[in-house]
Amino acid sequence: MVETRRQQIEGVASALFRERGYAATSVRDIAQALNLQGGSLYAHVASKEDVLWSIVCRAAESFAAAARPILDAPGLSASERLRAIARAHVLVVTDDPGNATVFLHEWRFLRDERRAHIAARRDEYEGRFREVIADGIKSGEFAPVDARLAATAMLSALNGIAGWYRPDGPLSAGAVADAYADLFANALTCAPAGDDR
Amino acid sequence: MVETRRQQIEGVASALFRERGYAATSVRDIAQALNLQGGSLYAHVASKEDVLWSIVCRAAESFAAAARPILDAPGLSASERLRAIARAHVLVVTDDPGNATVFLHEWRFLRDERRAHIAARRDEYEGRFREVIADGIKSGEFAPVDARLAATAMLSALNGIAGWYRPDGPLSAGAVADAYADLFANALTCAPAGDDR
DNA sequence: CCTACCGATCGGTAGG
DNA sequence: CCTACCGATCGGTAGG
Repeated sequence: MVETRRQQIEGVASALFRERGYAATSVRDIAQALNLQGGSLYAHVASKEDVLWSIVCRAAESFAAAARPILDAPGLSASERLRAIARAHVLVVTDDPGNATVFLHEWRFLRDERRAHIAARRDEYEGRFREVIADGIKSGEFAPVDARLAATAMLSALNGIAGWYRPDGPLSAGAVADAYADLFANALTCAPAGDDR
Repeated sequence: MVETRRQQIEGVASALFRERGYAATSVRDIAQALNLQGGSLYAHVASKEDVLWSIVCRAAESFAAAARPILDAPGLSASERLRAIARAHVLVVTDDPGNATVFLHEWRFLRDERRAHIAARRDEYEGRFREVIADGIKSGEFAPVDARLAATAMLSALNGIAGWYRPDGPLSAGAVADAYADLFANALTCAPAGDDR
């Protein structure tokens, strides 16, 4: 595997941004991790924000790419689609929790246009989850919950995985994915407990 | 309402830490918001970290205080307890989303001992959620899910509320609390869809 | 990719 | 609570 300097920079930056946060990580921290002088980084990147931008874009694309085939697949029931999309999301998170964390928490340090662009992509992505839930409600497969709220709750839980998942931990990525998919499929499939009929 | 300078400082610091993050907020930013000179802040606080510490401690105590009576109350079923504790958590978050966000995301900028102390309190708090779920499974009221995973998922979702809730938004705090309580009570009360028996 | 440097800003302090 | 300052560090650049 040939890794370019640029890729190495993004890799260590991703790890450092996750640990300390973007603002608390200096370009010299990144350089030092690669046995470079601080200024030498600028032979490979235009700015510190540029590195963040690359990391965030790659993560955003990973999530979108994982969801696409599931959303495009015909003939799936709402709960099948929900479980599949939840599973796919979890697997992207567990595949690279570092990048996922940076994507989820550090994107707000991007400047105006870039930040707005990512915010829009996130809204769009969350909208897909909402539509899957709304479709399930319309078809009677899901209980009549607030689809927007349910999608937000679900994504918050799924994203939280990035904060604690460790590849060398006791739980496999697949086990976590299944557990979360079950949890939310159940939450939506059953009638609300407070429902009076 | 008489607000001391110290309280004013913590208030604006909480808002700034939420917006920009702790590391990206300077003591001069805080001072400027109060029409003070940068150095003047140190007549009231020992350090920037001290301000963060106060904010985080207050938030931690709010969550603990809200959960205590529910955990101590006798004669509640597991689902009643779960719904009540979820509701209480949501109401603390919505009562002051700024403080909650700082507590949830900026505590890691505390130094060793203080950070460890908060981490321990968080683990303990999460443990209470886990016990409520575990009790419900033991009594047969809840489906036999992984209690630890379910508690983590639930808290991630509840904490996520701090990221988007606005007091002047369309949803009341109580409505959000009920919706989330329903969602998780349902998720746990129904048998897992993937269960084979 | 290094050396040497730029202006700006950082958290914090002394003395009043 | 202000003025004036401290040493340290920041992101980034020039020239090689």
